[in-house]
Amino acid sequence: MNTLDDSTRRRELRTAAARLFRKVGYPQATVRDIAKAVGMQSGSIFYYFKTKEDILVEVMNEGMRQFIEAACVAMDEATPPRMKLRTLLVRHLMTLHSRNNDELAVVLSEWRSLSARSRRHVVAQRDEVEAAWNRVLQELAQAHLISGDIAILRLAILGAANWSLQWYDKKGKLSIDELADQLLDLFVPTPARRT
Amino acid sequence: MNTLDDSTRRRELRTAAARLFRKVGYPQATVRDIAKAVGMQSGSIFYYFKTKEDILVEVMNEGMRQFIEAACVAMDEATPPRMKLRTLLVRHLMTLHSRNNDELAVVLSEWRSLSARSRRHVVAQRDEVEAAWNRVLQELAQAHLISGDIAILRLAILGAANWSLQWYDKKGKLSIDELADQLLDLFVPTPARRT
Amino acid sequence: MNTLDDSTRRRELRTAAARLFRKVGYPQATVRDIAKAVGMQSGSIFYYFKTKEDILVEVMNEGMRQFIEAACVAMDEATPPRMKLRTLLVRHLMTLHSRNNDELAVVLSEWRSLSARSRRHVVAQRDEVEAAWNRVLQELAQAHLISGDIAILRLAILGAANWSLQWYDKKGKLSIDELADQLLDLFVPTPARRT
Amino acid sequence: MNTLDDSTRRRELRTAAARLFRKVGYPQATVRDIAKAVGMQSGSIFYYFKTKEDILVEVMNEGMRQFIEAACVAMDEATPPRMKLRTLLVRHLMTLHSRNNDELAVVLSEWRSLSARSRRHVVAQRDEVEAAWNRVLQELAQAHLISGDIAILRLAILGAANWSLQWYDKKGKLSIDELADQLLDLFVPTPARRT
DNA sequence: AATGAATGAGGTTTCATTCAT
DNA sequence: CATGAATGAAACCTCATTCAT
Repeated sequence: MNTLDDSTRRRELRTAAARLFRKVGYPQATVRDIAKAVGMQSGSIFYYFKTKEDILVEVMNEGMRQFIEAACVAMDEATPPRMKLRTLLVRHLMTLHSRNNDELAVVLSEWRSLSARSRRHVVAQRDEVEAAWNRVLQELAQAHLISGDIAILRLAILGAANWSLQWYDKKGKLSIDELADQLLDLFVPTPARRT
Repeated sequence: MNTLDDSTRRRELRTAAARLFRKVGYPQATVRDIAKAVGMQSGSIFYYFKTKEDILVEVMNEGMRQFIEAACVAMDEATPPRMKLRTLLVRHLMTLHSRNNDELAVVLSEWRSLSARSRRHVVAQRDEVEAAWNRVLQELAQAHLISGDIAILRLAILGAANWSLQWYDKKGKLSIDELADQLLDLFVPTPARRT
Repeated sequence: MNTLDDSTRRRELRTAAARLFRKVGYPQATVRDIAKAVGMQSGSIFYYFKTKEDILVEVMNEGMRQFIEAACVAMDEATPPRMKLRTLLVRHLMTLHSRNNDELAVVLSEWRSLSARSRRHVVAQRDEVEAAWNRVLQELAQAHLISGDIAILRLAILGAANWSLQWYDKKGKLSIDELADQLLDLFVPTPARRT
Repeated sequence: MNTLDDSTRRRELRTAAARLFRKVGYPQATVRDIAKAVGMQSGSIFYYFKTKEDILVEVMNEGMRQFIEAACVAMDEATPPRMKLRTLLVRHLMTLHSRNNDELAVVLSEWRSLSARSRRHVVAQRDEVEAAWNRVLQELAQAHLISGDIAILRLAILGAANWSLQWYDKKGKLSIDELADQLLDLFVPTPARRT
């Protein structure tokens, strides 16, 4: 987002790092591994990033950028609120499970490895996302499609969605769209289901 | 599972390790840290555990044992299924957030650090838990209290519940029971709510 | 001086480090070199010292301790002041050039490698030494054996003495005592020399 | 000595390097630092100098050139010897403490970082300086203004003078001329002082 | 004349682990 | 049971140096 130096090589490194961080975890991913993934010597990494943690920070910033982008998509005022939530869910799940987009997954699993300073930044970005979800949920509440505490509902939906990281198999028979629909039916039941 | 040597000291170590693993993560928790937490020298740990990973394995076994225990509580046949699910949820959340029970939290966050061999063992235990949840969900389906894919529902409920690790504050105003009720209302709406 | 853990091994390390620091300089002396000098692996050093700089700090503390000890030797009140200065000089030069006492030489040449924090400590100790020299020089001034600015005189004497590090050869024909006498004659000429 | 390629840029680099070497020491001064000080990239330095040590060699050659120049100033035969020594001292101290002349200071503190080969060269130049000082001291001895070993006297004077690097403050109230006079009074007392 | 990307050797440091006591 | 000394592999990181452009 605000990365001044977003050269190709830097991006390559970030992407490779994200994949590794996701696969084996930030502490277990060595700088050598990352370098090898882009065909570099380990020392060369530090031409692009001052420290290993800086790579994580950049990965997380990008992950959060995607998160926000997925949440803040401009939605036609006329779109019915349930449809808006569906779009939100689909986009979120898409980003989470799309190939070559490991950054968001890293955001969800590696925030503990961030220094306090960087953590604050990530938290601030997370708040942006929450706000977007809250807006849509509020519309749903006004339309009497949901009831109860909106905050809890948001956390439940995101929890259920993010947990899919642990089990969802892209090669399985359940498509992202279907998964989104199932979750949507769960959290915002249609009148049809009630009878 | 029922460890041969379950001496007091060993249990102390496991508990201290669990707390550390939860707090800073398994890779970042050093053997020295664990030892210091129980007033030992780092070398002494290896009298009790052959490797650092063995500690993690033991922590996870205990975590899984608690998970299973919470799930497999013998329930009176006569208990209404919705009540059964509530009990399941409350027990799970209780275990997850109770003080001095960091093992279950570790199970949820550190399985990546397990060797393939140990992972298989943990997965087998997880299946036991799933079976218990499935049984209750099936009863709910038969009573037409829920509809849709039971597996997805189970994953959604557990996802929402486990995600509470990221945000639930024991010192906040929301009690575990209230949280469980809110989640229950979400996933198994009562007729009352429908009108 | 105030080192809590002054074990044999630790002292060995300090001594070996001092020799190396003196010979090749602190930045050029690698931890590996120091370890090899006492028959250790480089990693083992950090069982005794937290960082490489901590070794330097310890070396300098010891060097300063020797410096102070040489300066603060209790001198009989009755000793004539010129004799006192001679003792000071001899002890200082002895310490500076004695075999297996590289610490003081390191103090004089490596203070630049100290962190600001440690530097303050060393400077404080240096002030102690200056005070001792000043006391003696004051006595000489009161006896009209010297004149002029005492601070400048002290700096000149110490400069001349310390500079001997650059050229004095222990194996040469000039003994430490003779060197001390020559310097003394220079800075505190005897009446005999004046005629 | 008279470098073939003494371009402006090269001189800029040498000057910047000298300042850095003096301030933080040769080993701690990185090629990047030097380059940045003249607004270059680190790689560009190697267009002007083959190695980092070559920069040091050039700095020291220049430092020695200044040292020799200060010492070998043509002095009128008729000048009284004490005045000659004063001139020598003043010029030496001036060079040592003048702004933008860090080369001489580097000569005094960084000879350890020179390779054996370059060191020999510097030592040869130093001998030239010593010869100049010896000539003047000899004249003083012949005029019975000093006594004792001339070599020791020379080393003492230079030691005292060079030590001023450690404490002399250009912004303080003591001028270079006053310092020179005080040292001169110390080493070549005037008849006035004797009474 | 200068750059910017990259190297690779080597530096300090960490840490699970061993073992004699 | 437990320690404390030590290991050694491997981690992150630095930096003089190279070279195509």
